[in-house]
Amino acid sequence: MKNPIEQLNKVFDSRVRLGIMSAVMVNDEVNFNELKELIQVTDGNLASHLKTLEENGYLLVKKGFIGRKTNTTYAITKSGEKAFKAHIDALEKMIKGLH
Amino acid sequence: MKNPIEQLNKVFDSRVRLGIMSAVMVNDEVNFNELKELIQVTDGNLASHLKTLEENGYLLVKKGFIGRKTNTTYAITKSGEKAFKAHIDALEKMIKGLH
DNA sequence: TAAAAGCACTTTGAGATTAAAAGTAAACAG
DNA sequence: CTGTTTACTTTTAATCTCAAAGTGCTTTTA
Repeated sequence: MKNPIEQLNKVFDSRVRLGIMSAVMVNDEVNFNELKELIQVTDGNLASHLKTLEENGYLLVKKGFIGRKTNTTYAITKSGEKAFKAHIDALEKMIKGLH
Repeated sequence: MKNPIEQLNKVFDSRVRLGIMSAVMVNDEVNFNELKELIQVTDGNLASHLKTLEENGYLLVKKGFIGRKTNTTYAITKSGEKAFKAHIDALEKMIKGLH
């Protein structure tokens, strides 16, 4: 049996990124402000985590408008979903080992 | 209901530290090599994570000998146990929200 | 209607964190 | 003895995180 710790994804170590991912897992689309509200981080901080996730191909960014206001939404990609599920599985295995 | 993400402990974000903690949760004492074997990190990396955990009061370090060889063992403290359990609870809550 | 304020991010740069390389001291091997 | 290994520790380099400042609109206000 291999160690579940090795299966944990480094990208998801960060609380902020974990929060973003769980938000996009349960919602088709989330926008910047919803995420900011949910996770309680500064703009810059949130943006940089979003960028990392995007660069890893886990997040799809759609820049649009609501009326005349810009509105950027974030959605999970197939690969993001796969990676995140694997991470959660590893987490669950690890936790189970503790009870 | 407040966001479980806020309840996650920053100290336990790191995979390495998560691994160390889960090892000391289930074993009374673990030594450096066992941890190194388990987590697959370099010595220096492991040592620095152990130090962080020790500095946070989550780990108790006992320097001893096996025969003539030095043997340093690590054990979880009461406070480490409490903190780690809280972290796991938050993790579980977050995961549950996803299913 | 020009200036000020707000919004939704992005960029920047400093500080913190992580990781690996190098170092050290004791023990063991030949 | 001399060289090598073991078990860490220290140092240094790389990476990451975060918040402050900046950008390009849009909206408000005087």
